Amino acid sequence: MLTDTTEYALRAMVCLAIVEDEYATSVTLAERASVPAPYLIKVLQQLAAAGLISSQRGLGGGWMLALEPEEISLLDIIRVVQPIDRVQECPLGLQNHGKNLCLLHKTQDEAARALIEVYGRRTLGDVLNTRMNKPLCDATQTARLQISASKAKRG
Amino acid sequence: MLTDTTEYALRAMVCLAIVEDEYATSVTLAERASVPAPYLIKVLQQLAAAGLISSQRGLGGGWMLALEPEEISLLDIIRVVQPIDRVQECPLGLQNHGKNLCLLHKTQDEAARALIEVYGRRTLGDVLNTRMNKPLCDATQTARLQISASKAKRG
DNA sequence: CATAATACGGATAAACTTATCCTCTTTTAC
DNA sequence: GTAAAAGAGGATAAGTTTATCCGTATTATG
Repeated sequence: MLTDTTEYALRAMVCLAIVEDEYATSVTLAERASVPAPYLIKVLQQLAAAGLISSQRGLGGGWMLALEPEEISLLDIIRVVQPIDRVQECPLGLQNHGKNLCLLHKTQDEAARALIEVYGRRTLGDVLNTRMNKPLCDATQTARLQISASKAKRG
Repeated sequence: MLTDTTEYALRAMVCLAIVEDEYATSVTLAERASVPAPYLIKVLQQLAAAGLISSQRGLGGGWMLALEPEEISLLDIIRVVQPIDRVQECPLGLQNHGKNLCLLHKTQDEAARALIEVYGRRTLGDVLNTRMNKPLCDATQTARLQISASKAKRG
């Protein structure tokens, strides 16, 4: 149900969350997230325009999260490239329907609400701070991340 | 989140459920469902191939539900033109992920499950047999349908 | 200051979805 | 048996999303 572009955005954001406080170039991100580099740039620009990430030009520049991973829900990311609209009034503009939705439209609204619920309650922090596999990382990387995460907690 | 084609399929099926046991032509359906006629035919053919409706060629022919409205869930219709896939194993084919999904993919699976739940539990019968507005019908038609529905119940 | 690395922005191309058109076959009505 | 109504199927067109390319602006480094 998510478009290619949405998938790309999610993966790129995960990559940025993994390296958190340093700039990553679009080429690096493209490799790690398995996204065509020239296209990823356009997606990153949308994410930047939405305020989720910041960019830095020039040597040593790149892209970085603008917020803590815990402050960015998957829904925040999805919404940038693929709006999930509640259905609050008749999209067909039917006379006498208005805000008294028929059950077909009400069901579509329930579906939208469910998606918002599921994606809204999970943050980038959640998907990394778990004992589960880490997105986009093979087992070695997952282990490495776990160690550095526990170091961070102790430190 | 539903594609144009899916919307068309849902609306056409609702129209067919309203007139239930008679053939409706593609042109009639196209008008009532506000769908481009030449395209609707292609969608109807997919629905027919999936066994949800039957077609009859020649004068007096057209399209008709192949099952009772109560036997057709919205999910049945959606699935024909827009598969909703559960995410049961790593779609990126990451080594060591397999069926141990990362939380990003697990969340996507939860979303798919939620959609299947919402659309799966509601049938064409449900969306018509309610005191709510009827899909695609203005108030007059809704009232008319309510009368014929109560007649049907009594009869 | 020169150079190389990097994002920015606009133009273009490729792929896919949506929409249309045309011809053929089937079927009913008279 | 003929004519008209209807679906079937294939080819084509239009529109949208996805992807690429190229020149420009910006910045760290030596």
